[in-house]
Amino acid sequence: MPRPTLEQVAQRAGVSRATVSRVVNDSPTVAESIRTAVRRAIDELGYVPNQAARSLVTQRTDSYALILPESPSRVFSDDQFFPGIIRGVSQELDSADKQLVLMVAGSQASHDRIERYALARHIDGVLIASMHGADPLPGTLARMGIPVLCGGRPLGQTRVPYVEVDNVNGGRMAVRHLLETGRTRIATIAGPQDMVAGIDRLTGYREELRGSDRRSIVAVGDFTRDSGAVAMRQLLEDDPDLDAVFVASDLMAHGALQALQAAGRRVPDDVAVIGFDDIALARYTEPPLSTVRQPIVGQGREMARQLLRLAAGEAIADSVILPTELVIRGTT
Amino acid sequence: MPRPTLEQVAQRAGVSRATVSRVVNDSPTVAESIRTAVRRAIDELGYVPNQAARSLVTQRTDSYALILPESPSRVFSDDQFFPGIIRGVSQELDSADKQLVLMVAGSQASHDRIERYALARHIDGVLIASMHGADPLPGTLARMGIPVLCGGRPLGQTRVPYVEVDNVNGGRMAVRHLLETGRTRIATIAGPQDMVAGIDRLTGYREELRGSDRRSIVAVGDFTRDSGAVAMRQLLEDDPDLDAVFVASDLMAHGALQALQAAGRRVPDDVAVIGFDDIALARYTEPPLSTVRQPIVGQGREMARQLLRLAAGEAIADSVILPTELVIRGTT
DNA sequence: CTGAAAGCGCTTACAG
DNA sequence: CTGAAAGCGCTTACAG
Repeated sequence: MPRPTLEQVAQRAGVSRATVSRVVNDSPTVAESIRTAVRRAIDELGYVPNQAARSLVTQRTDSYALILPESPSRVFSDDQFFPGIIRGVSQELDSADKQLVLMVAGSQASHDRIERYALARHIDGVLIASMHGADPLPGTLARMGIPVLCGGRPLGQTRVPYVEVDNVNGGRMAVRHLLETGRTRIATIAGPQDMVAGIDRLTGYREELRGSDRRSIVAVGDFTRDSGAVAMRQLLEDDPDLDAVFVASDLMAHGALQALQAAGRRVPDDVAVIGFDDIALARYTEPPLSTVRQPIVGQGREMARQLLRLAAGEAIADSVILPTELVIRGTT
Repeated sequence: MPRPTLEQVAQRAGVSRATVSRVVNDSPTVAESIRTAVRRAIDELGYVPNQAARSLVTQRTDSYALILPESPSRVFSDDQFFPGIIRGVSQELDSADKQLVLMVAGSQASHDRIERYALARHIDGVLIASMHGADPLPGTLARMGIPVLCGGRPLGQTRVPYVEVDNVNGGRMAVRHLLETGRTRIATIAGPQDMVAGIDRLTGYREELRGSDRRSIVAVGDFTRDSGAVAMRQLLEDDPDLDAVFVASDLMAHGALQALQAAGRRVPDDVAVIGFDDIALARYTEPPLSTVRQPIVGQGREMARQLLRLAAGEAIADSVILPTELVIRGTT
């Protein structure tokens, strides 16, 4: 049973294909009576436009890519950052009736494949989040005239609009709270230093500490739980008397928490812990994790909103910064 | 800068469009020298085929849908089942150079929209997982001639091929182990009874218990952590002396674990717990969770493999059942 | 407000 | 082995 075409709808309604096309695309210049007749024919036949044929002439595909330059095992792990971003993006795209194309690019090969795909104009616009280093991709695509928007400030001199979360202030709030509650040896487990979230949260830690007379004690992880545990053990070795740690992600904080307890430290009595993210897990650690909440789903939504505006030819802000918020639970 | 077309490649290589098309599609009937010349022209121009134009004539899109009839907040939550399936499916599709279209259909409206989308032949085949009740969707699509494959045995009389995990035996193994280690009052927290995974795991529990002289003690959750905690409290009220519980998902088991501890029960001394899934979290609960491992990513991969065969016109098995495995950790 | 016609960029019998 | 030509199903100036 082949699907009905515009042609068949036109015949049934007794009009031309052009008129059916106008009705389908909500053109205002169609007489009401004809519009009704065409609508009925569409319903009776169960007509749905062929997207390929439409794309061929409009040069648009009505689909947008979300590129995550990470390995699939990372994106589809228990790190709640990725599903949060995906969810926010797909919410906005759905309600604009646009298709989301998710591209996970762990290797250089897949990275290249995605660039070719985008350049081939299979998509109307591109969102890139979780970038590492000074990724040339956003700049390359933007220069070819493809609407591009980044999740997180791009490193390097790329000038592409972005939606960011206030990482620096998040770090500052966490450290300030630790200082105010009398902690004196405040360490940090930073995120990867090739990612802006890793860099900026460490900056916030450093800036806030600089105002006090405390020295900084730093270890670096890669946002995974295991790396948090490893870093925590290292910090305890570096300074067995530390009494607080600001951890740049909740998953790393979970690892750190377990490393602390394995080392016989009581939390929060001996050591206070503050994470970053406020994923669901934070409410279920033992004790529940104090953390800096960032609006992950909200960032995804805002990214999609801005990109849709950009693709529609509207002027948008160079950057949107979403606020972070300190959430106090049981580890401080 | 408009993208180059077949026409331009043909001109540059001094051949017809048909010949370029043959080279692009690896037709064997092209002279080697011409093939080389065309390849060079393609490289020089950076030619990439226009997928819309190609689809229009081939009537294929080279993309496949994965339909998850769940709300987005469920799919993109910390339930590791969904990312696992997505990851497996996208691995196989990627390596076959097919595009994955992810469709999350929480509401009836989105469910209908997806049906229309599929019927409009925007995709070459459909995968459906996490079905509730006797969903008519697989049958409807299959009857229209669209290749369909289900993740999990479809309920009702739908006859569509599926890839399933051995839920019944998983439940049996868990209960058998509890019996063998001397537990006498073995309860279960079942999954939702409109889903085959919920039904079959409960069946396994019942079947294994039937062989003993123990009676069954049942509560039902919906696979979320909170529902596990609620069900556990209810079970403790029903039978304060229970000494073991088989929980139909790890996330529910996590909730149950916390409810048990909040009620002053020691695990595993007072009460043994076995979950189902073996998600990453299982290694990080306190104590680490004994569980029935199901190959989630493997199920996704197998689903995609079977669907690709089906879409290629090959004959495939009515069903593939993947084995489950008992993993003993600290809660038994 | 409506229709005839051109054209989007490909693939694929059909000849040769 | 290669090319001329038809056609996939739409949209959109252009006339009227």
